[in-house]
Amino acid sequence: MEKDSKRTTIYDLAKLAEASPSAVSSVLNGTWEKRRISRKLAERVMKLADEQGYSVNIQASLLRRERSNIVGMIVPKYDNRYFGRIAEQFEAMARAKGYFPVVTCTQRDAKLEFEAAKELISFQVECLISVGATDPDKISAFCAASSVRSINLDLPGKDAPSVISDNYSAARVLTELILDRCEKDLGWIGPLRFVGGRLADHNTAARLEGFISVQKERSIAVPKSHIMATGYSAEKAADALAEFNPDGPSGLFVNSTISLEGVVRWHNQLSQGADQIRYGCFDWDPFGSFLPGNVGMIEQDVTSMLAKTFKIIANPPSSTKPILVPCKLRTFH
Amino acid sequence: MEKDSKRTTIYDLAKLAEASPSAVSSVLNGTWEKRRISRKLAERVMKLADEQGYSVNIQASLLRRERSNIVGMIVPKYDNRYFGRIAEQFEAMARAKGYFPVVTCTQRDAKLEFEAAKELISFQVECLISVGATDPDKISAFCAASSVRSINLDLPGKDAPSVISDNYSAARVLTELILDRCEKDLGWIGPLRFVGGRLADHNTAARLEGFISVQKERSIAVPKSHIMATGYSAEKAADALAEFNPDGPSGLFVNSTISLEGVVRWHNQLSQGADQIRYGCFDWDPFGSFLPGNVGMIEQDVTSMLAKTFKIIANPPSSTKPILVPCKLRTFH
DNA sequence: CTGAAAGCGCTTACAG
DNA sequence: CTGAAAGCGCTTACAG
Repeated sequence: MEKDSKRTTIYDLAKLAEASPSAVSSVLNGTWEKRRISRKLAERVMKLADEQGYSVNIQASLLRRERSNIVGMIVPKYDNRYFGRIAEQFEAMARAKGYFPVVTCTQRDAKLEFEAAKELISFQVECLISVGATDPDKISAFCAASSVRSINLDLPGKDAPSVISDNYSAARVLTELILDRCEKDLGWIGPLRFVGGRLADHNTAARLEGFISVQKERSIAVPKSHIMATGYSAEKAADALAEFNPDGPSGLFVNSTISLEGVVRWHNQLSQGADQIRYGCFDWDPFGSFLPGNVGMIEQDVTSMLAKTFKIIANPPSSTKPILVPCKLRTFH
Repeated sequence: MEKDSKRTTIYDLAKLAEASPSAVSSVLNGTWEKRRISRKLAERVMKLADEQGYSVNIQASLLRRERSNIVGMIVPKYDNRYFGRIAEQFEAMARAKGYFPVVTCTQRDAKLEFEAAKELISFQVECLISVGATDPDKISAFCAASSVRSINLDLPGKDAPSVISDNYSAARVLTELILDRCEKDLGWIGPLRFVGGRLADHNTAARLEGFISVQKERSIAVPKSHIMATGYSAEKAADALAEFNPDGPSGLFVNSTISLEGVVRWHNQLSQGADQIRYGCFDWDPFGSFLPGNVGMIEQDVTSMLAKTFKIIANPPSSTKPILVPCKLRTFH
């Protein structure tokens, strides 16, 4: 039934069907009715293709075609509920709209991000979505040079349309919740600590601004030492907290569930006082709610962010002013 | 500097560099030293490529080449720590070994799985890894017809090499832990309930076998009604538990963190008796440990599973007998 | 209703 | 040290 070592091509099929390669191609790519090819031939070809396990060579097909229909995405991680959801929903929505999604994961490594972007452009993506990229403008510039459209998601860039969460507002809401719960549960009014993220990135800056402004309004001064934005990794968050042995009430604003994993490790090895801590986390994880003392989490609205992204793909805006998407607060207990 | 609408090709570069397209191609794909092209020309070409934002057209390149170096993977979900880790580590390991990884996510939908497999074959993958596929043998058969190698990961198939966890042994260990803790904490000896998964799939069957056998050894009979393997989804797990209102001690073996999310919802709406429940979960999530009553989780050894997978890619085995990888038990409290 | 032919952008023997 | 030429597997105007 099958060829041994080489893949079946339209020429093989043409020979078997006693038709021309053109006709076979047309049957297989669905244009046969337009070309007025007889149903009989079409059915013969499709049956043969099935029997031979034929599948089109996308390489050859794309090379000849005008459009690739491929949309690419680079994402820092899959092993994270927020980014995992983005990648998963992106693929589903892309397929539903007739695009072919290709996603790749770049470990929050600037060099790998750029390499992956280049690779996706080599794959002839029509549009490249950079999610949480450390240097989105470098990627946008390269895309522009190859006349590939680019869009930033999660972290904004100056040189391409961006869709991001309203980090400032959500950080304010979360900060207020933590403060309120510290006061109510512990009779303590702050200042809170801020753990995780990178000061240099837009989201951390916006969240920090919300974090500080709410406390300022309540006349709480936040000392420099309380800002521990040492990076997006469990290790770094745990390290930043290592010397902190609370001897009284405290409250932590945790920037991302990635950092929360480090916070959890730190929390678990505390010999005492763990019940005097209140946490809030910017990012949602369905199991995060069970961390003792966790009073709420910010859930970014992935579905709506992606909907806006696809709107931009279909209909490029003239401005690159970031589109802000509201977040949801999830509270516990 | 850049072309407006069309992408730069080696012909554009050749014109600019006043060299032949062959020479440009050779410079760009790294074979120029072998071809004894002058360093001067090589440097001129590379500089131009840089200036023009050139990137090779992979489609054209692959069409001409003998090997694609692409390895494909289909995975049920990204938004899950186990599968997210598999996808993420697969990409990293593939890159490290000089392959080009393409991963796509198929929502545990048999039809989409097959479509995605076909798509990846169209992309000329050299090898396709089916992770947790519902019908791996159908995929293997199609791969074979296209002379593409296939490997099953997580769930085994008959027609291709498979790398899976030692589900039976790990389920025994987890069952023993839950039973021990029920007895110690609650003075209660079972029988336990089994929630989540699909009776038809190999992993659920193996885990259930371990679950039953341990209890049998302790002379505990498990009633049919205690086996609630209604699928891999939070909703289905929550639904299966809906009519269960424990009025005394109970213990649950939760099959997958996906099901655990449904268990958590159910747990949260219990009006009473929640502290009389002990849980164990087959699958690891760093935040799962905080579910009250969760006594332990099974962590599948993703790194070692993937290492074995890449060994198979490099060196195809003659037998398709599944390779079992031991799991780790993580205990809490 | 159908086929011959050109060409997508590369790579690589082959021939200097 | 370098170029002309063939060809990878398709698609699509063009010409019957």
